[in-house]
Amino acid sequence: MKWTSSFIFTSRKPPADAETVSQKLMHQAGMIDKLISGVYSYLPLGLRVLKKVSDIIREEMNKAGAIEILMPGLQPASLWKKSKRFEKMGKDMIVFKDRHNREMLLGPTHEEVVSDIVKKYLKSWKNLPVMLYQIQTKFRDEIRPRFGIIRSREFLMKDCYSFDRTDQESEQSYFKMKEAYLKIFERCGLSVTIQTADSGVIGGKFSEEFVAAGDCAELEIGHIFKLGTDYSEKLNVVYVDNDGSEKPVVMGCYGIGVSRVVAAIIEGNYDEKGIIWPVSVAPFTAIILPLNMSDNNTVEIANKMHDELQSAKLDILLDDREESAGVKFADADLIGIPYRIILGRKIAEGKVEIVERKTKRSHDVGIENVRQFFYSVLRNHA
RNA sequence: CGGGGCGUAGCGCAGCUGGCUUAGCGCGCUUGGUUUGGGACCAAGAGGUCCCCAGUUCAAAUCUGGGCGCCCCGACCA
Repeated sequence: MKWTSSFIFTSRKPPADAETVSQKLMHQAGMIDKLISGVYSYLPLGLRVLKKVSDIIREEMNKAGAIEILMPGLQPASLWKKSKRFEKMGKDMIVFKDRHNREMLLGPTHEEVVSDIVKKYLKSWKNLPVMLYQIQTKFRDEIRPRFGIIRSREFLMKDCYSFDRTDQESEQSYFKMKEAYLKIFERCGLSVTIQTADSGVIGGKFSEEFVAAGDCAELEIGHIFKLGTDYSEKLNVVYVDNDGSEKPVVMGCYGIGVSRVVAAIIEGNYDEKGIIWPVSVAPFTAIILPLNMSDNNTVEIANKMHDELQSAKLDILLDDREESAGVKFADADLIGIPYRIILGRKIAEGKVEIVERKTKRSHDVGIENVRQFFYSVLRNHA
C-alpha cells in the first residue's frame, strides 16, 4: 500500500475534546472518524486493526469448536417480550416502529435470536453440544457514551453462545471459552485479569469479566456467563434426552467487545510519540521511508522493495509522500508501525536501516536481505 | 437524568468583560523556488452561515432568551 493512495490522514494535534489516550491517538492517527457522540466510522487504518483482531478471535473461536454464523441486527420486539427482557433492557435499546406499525429494535445482544434459531433445529441430545458465534455490530443507546470507541452506541462485538445437555457439559464449554479468551488476549498483546462479576441484564447464574491492564478505567473487554436454563425455559429451547423426556438446554454466553479491544491495546501500548502496535494486530508490519524523494535511486529502490514485500504477502506501507524526513518519522511513530525501513544515507552502500518502533533497536540490512529479515520477524511472532 | 465546561477556516486557538464598519493568529492546504536523517525555509495565494432561531440596538461573534450539538464527572454496560 502506498501512502498517497491509502486515505490515511494524520493530524498534528488531537481534537480538543478527546480525553483518553486511545481516543486521542485513534483520531490523530486517522483510524476513526466521529459522526455523532458514540458513533464512529472506521477509516482504512482503523479497519485494518479491527480486522486483525477479528481474525485472531475467529481463529481461536474455531479452534475451541465454535461455529460462525451471522445474525440480524434488526429484531422484533415481540421476541424480547417472550424472554421478559424488553422491559429490563428498557431505554438501552433503540426501539422504533416499522411501516406496518410493528415494534422493532436494533439488537443490543443476541440471546433471543440465537435461542430462536437453535430451538428450530435442535431435536435430540445427539445434536449437542453446540457453540455458535458471530462478529457483528451491536446497538446500545448508552446513557452516556464516552472515551471515544471505548463506550459507544454502535460497536463491533464477538458474541458466542453455548448449548449443552447438562450443567457439567455446560461447565466444560465455559472453560473452553475461558481458555480461548486468554489465548485471544495474549495474542493481541493484552494482559488481562479475570474477576467475578455481576451478571446484570444478561442474567444467569455466574459470570466473569476480563479486564485489560491500562490507563483507562473502563475496558472490561470480555465477559463470559453461565446462563443455566433461564433463557431456554422462557423461550422453550428443549431437546429430547436419551430417556425420552424433554429437557431445556443449558446455555452459556461469551462476549468480546472487538472495537474495545482495539482501544485497550492502544491504552497498553503507546509512548509520547504515538501508538506502538504489537506485530499481531498492526495495520502494517513495516513502513518504508524513502527520506529523499528527489533522489531517483531512492525512489526506485523504495518502489521495488514495496512491490517485492507486498507480493511476499507482507503488510507493507510505503510513505511515498513528498514530505520531509521529520514528518515521515513522526507519522510512522504516531500510527505505530512496528518496523521502519529507512532508505537514507546508506542506500549508496546498498543498505537500509530497519528500526523497531518499540525498542528503538536498529539493524543495517542489505537491500536484498530485507525480505528474509521479515520472514524471521513473522516466524517469531507466529 | 443531575453537576461542570465548550461551540469562531480542515485542526488548535485569540477576539466577547466595555457592541463599530475589511474577524485575526499558529498549523495544515494551493502555486513557484530552495532543501532532504526528526514535524525545514522564502515568496505569493485560497479558505468563514462566528452552532441555529428569535429579541435588544443606528449597529451583534460580542448583550438577552430559547433551542441544538460536543466533552468531562456520577449510576449501567462489551
